[in-house]
Amino acid sequence: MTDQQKKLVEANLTVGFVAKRSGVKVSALHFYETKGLIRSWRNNGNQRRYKPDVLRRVAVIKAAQAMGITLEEIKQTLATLPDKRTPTKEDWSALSKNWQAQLDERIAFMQRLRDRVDGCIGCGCLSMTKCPIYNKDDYLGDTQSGAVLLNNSQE
Amino acid sequence: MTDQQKKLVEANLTVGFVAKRSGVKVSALHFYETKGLIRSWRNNGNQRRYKPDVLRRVAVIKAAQAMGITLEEIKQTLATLPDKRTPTKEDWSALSKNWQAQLDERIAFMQRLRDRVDGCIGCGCLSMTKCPIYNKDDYLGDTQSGAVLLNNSQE
DNA sequence: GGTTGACCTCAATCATACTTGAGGTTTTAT
DNA sequence: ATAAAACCTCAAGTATGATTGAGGTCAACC
Repeated sequence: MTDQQKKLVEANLTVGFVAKRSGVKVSALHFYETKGLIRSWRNNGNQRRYKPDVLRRVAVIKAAQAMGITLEEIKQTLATLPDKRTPTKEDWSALSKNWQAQLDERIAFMQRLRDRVDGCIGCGCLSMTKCPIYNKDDYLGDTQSGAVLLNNSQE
Repeated sequence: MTDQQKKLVEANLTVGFVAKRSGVKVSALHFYETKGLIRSWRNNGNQRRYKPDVLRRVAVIKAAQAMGITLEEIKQTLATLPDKRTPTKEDWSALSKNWQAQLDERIAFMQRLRDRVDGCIGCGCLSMTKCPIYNKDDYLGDTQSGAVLLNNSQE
């Protein structure tokens, strides 16, 4: 068993170790803690110690961020994990499904967007009086003030 | 012809009109101008006036932002538009293709990410000694320090 | 010709997501 | 036992993408 594996099994991870292993800086771990995304306890000398599952949490945080999800939203979702016990396979699985659904939505949004970009921005209608970009009337109805390309999806 | 259409054809758009039509605030238009994303000239009273194609530019800016592209990158791409003449259908079309390619990349990235999330975060390997999240060795090679889930794509 | 709305500049503020640095303590290794 | 490495807190700084407000000017309408 390597030193690192020993550390993992002994299950009292230092902030430096977690930082290296998860690929985020110590300062980011502090930051996530102040924001309530991860937790630690302190040893006698006031230094942070982590349970190994913090690594999974950080991996999830990074994956979610790469999907364009804000820390606040991530916090909300992580809050659905059990508080008292270490999350199980099923807990993480449920969470994963949640992310997947969001990702599917985002992908669909992007695809709609791509089609829209193709159909509208790439179109030839620079004629001022016909292009939906310039003319709200045949595009978004009269409640809006025109050329609002995106607001009928999420965001 | 409506008043708005008249305004468009006369082609001296005020900042307020552009704001309403494009769905962004006047302050955002000022901001885009300081960042070099749009342009205006001034009338005798020092007020901004815009050419109608600014509406298309703003629509493009918003669409690109929704794709997750930064203003800086958008600026770079808009810079490929002709400087002297009003952009033609072909100019916008080329730009659109550029966005489309980026969007396709991002969608692909998201899909890879979703698969990864599914396969890894949702997996059952909480065993510390086997999971790629906890164990770099069989996952990313030895140059990195493990659990870096995403860095082998863009970003 | 005056009032109202639209416009001007510039500095400050906001939100998100962190990083950096100062000044000091703890842990680890020799 | 001591020096280096790692850790601590807290305030300030950075970047992006804007918004808000103060103080003042310009334009449109009656």
